[in-house]
Amino acid sequence: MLKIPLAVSARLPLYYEYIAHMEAQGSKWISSNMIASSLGLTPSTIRQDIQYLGKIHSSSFGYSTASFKAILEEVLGISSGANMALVGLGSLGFALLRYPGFREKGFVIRAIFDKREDLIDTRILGVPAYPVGRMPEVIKRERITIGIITTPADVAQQVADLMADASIKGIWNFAPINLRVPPDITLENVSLFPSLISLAYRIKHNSAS
Amino acid sequence: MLKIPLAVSARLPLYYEYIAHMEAQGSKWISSNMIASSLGLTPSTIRQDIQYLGKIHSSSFGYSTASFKAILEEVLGISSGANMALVGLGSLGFALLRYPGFREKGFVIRAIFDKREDLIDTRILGVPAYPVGRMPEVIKRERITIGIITTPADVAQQVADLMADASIKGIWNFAPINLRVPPDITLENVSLFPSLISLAYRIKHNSAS
DNA sequence: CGGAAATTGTCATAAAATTAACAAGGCGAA
DNA sequence: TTCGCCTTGTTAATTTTATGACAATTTCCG
Repeated sequence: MLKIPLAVSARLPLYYEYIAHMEAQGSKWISSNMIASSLGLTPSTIRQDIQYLGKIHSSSFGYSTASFKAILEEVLGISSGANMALVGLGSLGFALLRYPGFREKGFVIRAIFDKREDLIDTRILGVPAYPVGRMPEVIKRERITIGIITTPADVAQQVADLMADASIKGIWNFAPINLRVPPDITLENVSLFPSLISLAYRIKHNSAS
Repeated sequence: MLKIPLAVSARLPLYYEYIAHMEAQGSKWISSNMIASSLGLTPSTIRQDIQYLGKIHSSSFGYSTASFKAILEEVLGISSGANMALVGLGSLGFALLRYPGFREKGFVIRAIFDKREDLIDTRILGVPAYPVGRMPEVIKRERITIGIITTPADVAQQVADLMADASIKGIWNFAPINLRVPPDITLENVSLFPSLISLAYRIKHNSAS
């Protein structure tokens, strides 16, 4: 099978979310037109992207919802889920901890790391908290592959270094800083401020369009 | 001045964040090489992008940090800031409310809307809370241009419709759903689950690269 | 001064991504 | 059946984006 281009792989998770939503509403069939109009793309783009996936059962109604969803779960690695560790239990970290959607899909936060002494050896929403120093040991024992960074920016790089030492596979970074990680670690940044700025910019230029 | 391509405008906020960070560390000059290596791009791309901005003061050290930052603030609309309204005070909404970075840059949350009765007419972190029904009135009075949606997915569309009625300019949507908004309203989605899925996918295929 | 090193600005090329176009096929109604 | 409508799958063309290359410029240092 051909290598999936970057732009395509960025859209696949959006398709998955849309399809999961439509399936929950009872839709048996989904057409490229439906996806396109919902996501603001062209039907052609969706059909083009689908060529990189395996064969999806289709009819004159469109694609089979179940088949499409199953293939995306397979390709995207959703079916296997992942164990995760959360570092930095501020309000954002707590919000992620409370978010039920991740656990439902098999992405489970198994450990919390924070520098606050009073949290150590307690459980927050059922998840045990550890001092940062125990990261390598716990990550190995709990088979954690994804580290979530919700610390302030000034310690995020140190946390990332610790995670690298603990042979984590991927880092989901919410700190507003460009982390430097070794090439065998995959980095995904969630950049809130740039996202807001992008909105402001597009508002400013919308009248022109 | 030429119209800025979409791909370029998506990078400008990242440049801004990087430059603001470097300025805080005292850097007077920033080269395209520095930005490129920090963001994982090529220097050529950065220089190409800069051609769409006004003239930036430069030397053989690179670009003047202050000049570069000022131009980006101008182009991106950061200098003017914005009044914002938060709808849905769950843990994510609370996290955004506590985040200090927005207010520092002039992006200020002026109102909270929530359906919980006990919040109405109180202030949370200094921000007044209103019932959802008062949205049009308050948005107009407070000159609010950006609405932040941190409600559950099943009411997000209704909230977006209310915002549209109140003539809001842009919506910053954190609910995991594809909102339908009129063309004069700019929509920016923050998709946490797709972001996590994208990370999982790239981890899965990293060994191949 | 003079030359090495690093930079920008710009153009030309290459690569990637998007869109358009259309044949082929399924479904349902008349 | 037969027609109209909607669909996918696929190829080709177009558009957009990224990269490479290099002259011109600035700075520093001996």
